[in-house]
Amino acid sequence: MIMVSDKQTEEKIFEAATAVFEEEGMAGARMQSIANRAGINKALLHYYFRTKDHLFEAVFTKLAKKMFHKFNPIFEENLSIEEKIRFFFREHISFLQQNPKLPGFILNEISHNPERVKKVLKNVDFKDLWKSIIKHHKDELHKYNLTEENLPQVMTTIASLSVFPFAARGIFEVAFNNIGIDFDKYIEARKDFAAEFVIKALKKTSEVLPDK
Amino acid sequence: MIMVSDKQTEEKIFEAATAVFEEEGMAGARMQSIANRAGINKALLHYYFRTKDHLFEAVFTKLAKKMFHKFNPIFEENLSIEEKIRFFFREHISFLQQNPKLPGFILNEISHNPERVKKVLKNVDFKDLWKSIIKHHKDELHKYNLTEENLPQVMTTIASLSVFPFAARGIFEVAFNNIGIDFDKYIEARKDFAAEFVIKALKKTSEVLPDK
DNA sequence: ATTAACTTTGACCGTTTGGTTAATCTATAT
DNA sequence: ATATAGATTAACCAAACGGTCAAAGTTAAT
Repeated sequence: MIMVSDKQTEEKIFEAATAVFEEEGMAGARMQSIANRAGINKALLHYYFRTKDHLFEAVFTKLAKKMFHKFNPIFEENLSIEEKIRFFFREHISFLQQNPKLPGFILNEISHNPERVKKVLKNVDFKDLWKSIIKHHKDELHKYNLTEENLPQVMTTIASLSVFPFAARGIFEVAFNNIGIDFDKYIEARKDFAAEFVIKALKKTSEVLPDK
Repeated sequence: MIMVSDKQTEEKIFEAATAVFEEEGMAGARMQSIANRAGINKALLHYYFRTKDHLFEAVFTKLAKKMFHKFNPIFEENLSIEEKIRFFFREHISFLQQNPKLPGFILNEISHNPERVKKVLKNVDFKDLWKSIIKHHKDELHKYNLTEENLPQVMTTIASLSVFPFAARGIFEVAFNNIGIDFDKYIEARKDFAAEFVIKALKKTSEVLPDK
């Protein structure tokens, strides 16, 4: 029994593949580019991951889970609605700052092959998830325009505000550059802006001013 | 052999190319697929559009303009702020309903080649555009949390709410399917929801209840 | 009917691509 | 030292790809 073999090699390949797939997409990525980036022979790719599809599948699954898991705090953290909203935008946008190409990659690959997302989300029971969030905040729910009915709209709105700027970065940067705004500073400011924007939109008018 | 096609060949090619590029992206699209879809020989593609890049450039430029032009009403229409917001979401989401693959295509191609967007937006002076919108609504501006400073945040927020659901359609559909929501109905409801959501978030607290 | 210009095609070309193969290297266990 | 098993490589392959070309088809003016 030997097996002292560089466990590093497989990791090096995986990292190189992640970078190239994120940059070029599945269709645009070249096995030779991945090999070059990993500093190894192309045949070694097929030794560890039999085909391009296998390699892509491994990378996509890992990145998709990484992405989706970052939404869990919405359901799990034990905070009030407003605390939770502030916490989410702060943490989620910080996460995307460190993985700026992730949204574009995931969105693009899913739009080219919608079946992929089912594999990753097959175990998630949204019905339970969304009912539990209503139940969990039952006591403070009367203060907000938040019901089981409009929850899909609200949740997708929150996701949009966090994720879209990274998916549309190329466009935003051109528009911002024109008026002297730095994208990174815009993103930094967005953590607070998005949180307060959503809270303000959700709060019932009669609750905004206690002395109604 | 009689070709009774009322459509000109170049148009047929362009339409086929649009469909294939939207579906597969530049890297994933095949000239043979476009030829097949147009019902012509592959060599004829190169007769009308010399290379794949030429053909793609033509398609991308047209679609990008189509997409960006739909934001013009924000700056041009002579409406109050609230009317404008409602008008925009109604019209823009309706437009995306008829071109659901447009956002994903544009975002993806720009992220793979950010230079492309500059060609389309080179003539747009955002500085002028954004200052003019402030000036245009100067009289009603005191009622809203809307300044020259947070305008980038507000504008990108509005764009996010309209565009993102289409870019993330694959994900949303899986999540919705789980709880018995139809994507098309969700989109239809979004026109009003997004408008009211933004208006509520922007309106100053002291203006929500006139009898402060 | 012939010409001339434009359109369309099948066959072909050179390159790139994902993938394979047989040989070589490396490191241990005996 | 040598056998053994995994790790790595250079060279190679067939298919797919974007692109070309010469020939054939089409059309309308002379």
